Amino acid sequence: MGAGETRAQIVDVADWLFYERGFEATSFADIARDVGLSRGNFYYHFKTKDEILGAVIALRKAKTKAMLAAWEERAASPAESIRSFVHILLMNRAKIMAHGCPVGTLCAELAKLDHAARVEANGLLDVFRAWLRRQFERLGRESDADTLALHLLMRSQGVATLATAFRDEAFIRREVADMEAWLAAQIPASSTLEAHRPD
Amino acid sequence: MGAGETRAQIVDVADWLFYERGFEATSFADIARDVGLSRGNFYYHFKTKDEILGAVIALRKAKTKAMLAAWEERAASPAESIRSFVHILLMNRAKIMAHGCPVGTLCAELAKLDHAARVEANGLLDVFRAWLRRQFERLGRESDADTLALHLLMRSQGVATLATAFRDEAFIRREVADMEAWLAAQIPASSTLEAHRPD
DNA sequence: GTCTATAGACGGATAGAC
DNA sequence: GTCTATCCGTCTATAGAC
Repeated sequence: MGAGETRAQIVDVADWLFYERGFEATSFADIARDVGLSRGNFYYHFKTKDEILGAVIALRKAKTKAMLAAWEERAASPAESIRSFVHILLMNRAKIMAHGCPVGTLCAELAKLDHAARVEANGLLDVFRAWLRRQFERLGRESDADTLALHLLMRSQGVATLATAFRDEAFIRREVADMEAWLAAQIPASSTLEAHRPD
Repeated sequence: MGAGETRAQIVDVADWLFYERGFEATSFADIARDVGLSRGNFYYHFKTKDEILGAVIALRKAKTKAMLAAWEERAASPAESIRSFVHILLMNRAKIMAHGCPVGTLCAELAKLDHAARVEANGLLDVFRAWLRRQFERLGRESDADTLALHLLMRSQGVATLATAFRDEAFIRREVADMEAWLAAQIPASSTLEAHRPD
């Protein structure tokens, strides 16, 4: 097996374990075991745990950007794009109820640890923020697009946190519906037709 | 110094360290050092780390209940009680931007670790939930008081998470104002006078 | 024979528990 | 203070490919 493949496999496993148990609680040995590698071999690919963390964040960032781009392309309107974002809460509800939001929980943990990669992890949130801002701009809310983006991000983080604690699926559905109603109220009257007009 | 005092001191220090760095990242030695105790002495008071965690959660629960009771007593109306809750985000903004919400981050961490004390920590959230539900009931929203309570809890958790990541005080102020506007819209027309009527 | 990917032993440090 | 386990990280050795 090529080194690139092994490396990718390590990052994949680490990505999952960092999400499932957290960064600090995941040891080198845990990752190596799940990949099926000896610890010695492990250090051939990654010298430090922080290096893996960097690779995991980069992977998540790339995946997120691809996902958001696909949503934007598929959606018939910016409002529908945003609705795709809101619906992650439903699509991933099982994982979220078990381990929270992968982005939010990582940012929170690294903030507490005062870890150097804190900034990089926040960059992940920025990817969502910038994308949402763009959707609101296309919706005709140029003046407060960033505020609306942060508000929606805030809600999704809040729902994820409570969903993990209470494991209440009805709560998630209710809040998702509420976010959709909120979103509908944000669409300017003048841009209702714009939804069907190509950019 | 009595054993009770020392014990209380240990719990106080652990409370802070668990908040500042997280439960897992805090070691026995960290707590002992900050209290000014040898590790041998330490085991006289607490046998395991989980035992300290239990005491910390119990302490937080007691403090929270006292705080909420004081708010309720001081407030001229249930709406004002709820406003006190919303304002924790402003009062504690510096700590929140540094370490997040003490309750939310603990619940998230224990959920990831699949820790036995997870249930106890969630009980802390339940204290807020039950108190908020009661305020909404007094406000005349008996039928959906719990839904409203969860919604407000959700928002405060979301704001705390993003505040930690972005360290943006203007964002906090904006969202607090938004929560106040939301709260005002929840007051039934029939109960506007009730605000000044004693129970 | 050299390069690559692997394995496994070894080190100091520190964890929680007694 | 001591015990054991486990942490991260470094070390050397080895197997096969080219």
